[in-house]
Amino acid sequence: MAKNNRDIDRAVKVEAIELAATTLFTEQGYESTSMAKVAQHAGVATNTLYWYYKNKDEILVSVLNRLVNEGLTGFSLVATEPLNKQIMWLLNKLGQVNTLISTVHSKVEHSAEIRKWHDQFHLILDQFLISQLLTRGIDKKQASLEAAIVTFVVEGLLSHSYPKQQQELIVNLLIKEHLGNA
Amino acid sequence: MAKNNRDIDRAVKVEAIELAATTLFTEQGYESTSMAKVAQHAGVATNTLYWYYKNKDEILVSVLNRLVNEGLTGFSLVATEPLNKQIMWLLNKLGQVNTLISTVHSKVEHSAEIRKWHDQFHLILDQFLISQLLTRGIDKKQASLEAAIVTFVVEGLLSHSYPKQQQELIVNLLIKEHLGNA
DNA sequence: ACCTGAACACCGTTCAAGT
DNA sequence: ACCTGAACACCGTTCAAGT
Repeated sequence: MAKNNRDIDRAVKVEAIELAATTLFTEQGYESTSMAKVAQHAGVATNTLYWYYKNKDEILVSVLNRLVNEGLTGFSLVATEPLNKQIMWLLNKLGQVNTLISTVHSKVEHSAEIRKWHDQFHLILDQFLISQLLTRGIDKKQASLEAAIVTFVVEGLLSHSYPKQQQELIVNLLIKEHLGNA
Repeated sequence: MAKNNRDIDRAVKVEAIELAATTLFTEQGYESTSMAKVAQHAGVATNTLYWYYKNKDEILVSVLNRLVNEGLTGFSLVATEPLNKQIMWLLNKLGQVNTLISTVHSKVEHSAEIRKWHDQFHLILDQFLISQLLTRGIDKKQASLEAAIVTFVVEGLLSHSYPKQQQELIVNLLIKEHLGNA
């Protein structure tokens, strides 16, 4: 991140702030975490946060991008598994941040920052799912619809925190009925 | 609601408050609507709201129950239609309150009031869907899983505000793959 | 029983002033 | 360029006082 020595200090501060925000947002929730708490955790004054970020939403977007990047590096390990295993892995991963997912959905209409992130994330996830379905011989017109259904089921399982066993039954049924084999 | 004359005044006030809250919550969103705005719209002082309700969440629950009751009376008109028509009707109905649905999901973990309402609502919806699936000859063990999938797709279509045409394609595909005919 | 003015603690954000 | 103390407008909620 730091391009040269002059940026190192900045990078360290930003790291401290985003680490604090990530911990607090995921453990206590976004709305329950005040800017004061983030600042205190990062060891700066509250208004210092506004030197690095435009507002609280922008910190949330940074945290989300961090979590996505962390997740992407881990995905390579299951990239060759069958689709239902991949989805179970995704469910487990997203389960750790499911309160943030709800937060994003509830703010998507009122914050342009967050809407932009949300739409982009769904675009990427959608394209990935469609490509997976195409290699499994699904009709191109249908693949787009199936991808949406898979996404909705993943989000539904997360936001209603089903037990892992139930998750697995539903995912397997979904894959079987929609893809035949996978 | 008013059991006798002595309750009439109370019923009128409650009606004014809940009418104001329903309008403001659905049009501007729950978080963007302050207690002061609700009070002003209802023609009372802000703290008067706390005579009738324990807190803001409790007003939200009252509003939700109102909307559900309104919806239920309308449902009788499509009760005999095929399942995909019923779901499209539900989507259209819930689409008018989809910001409130997101609000409920984001508060479900932090508010016992709202969690209670949410769980109860899903229980009722689930039982209804299962009964519909059973009469269409779906295996009992599977019906429960299918009902969950249908619910998740409905919520997904709502929270990502798909255009009606896309909604219809996805619902029809879902019904076809999961129920054969309906 | 019902209603309110005034206050409370907290929130996200801004600004003028410092280095 | 970076950081902060102090203030601002707003929020949900409470309390003592009225009728």
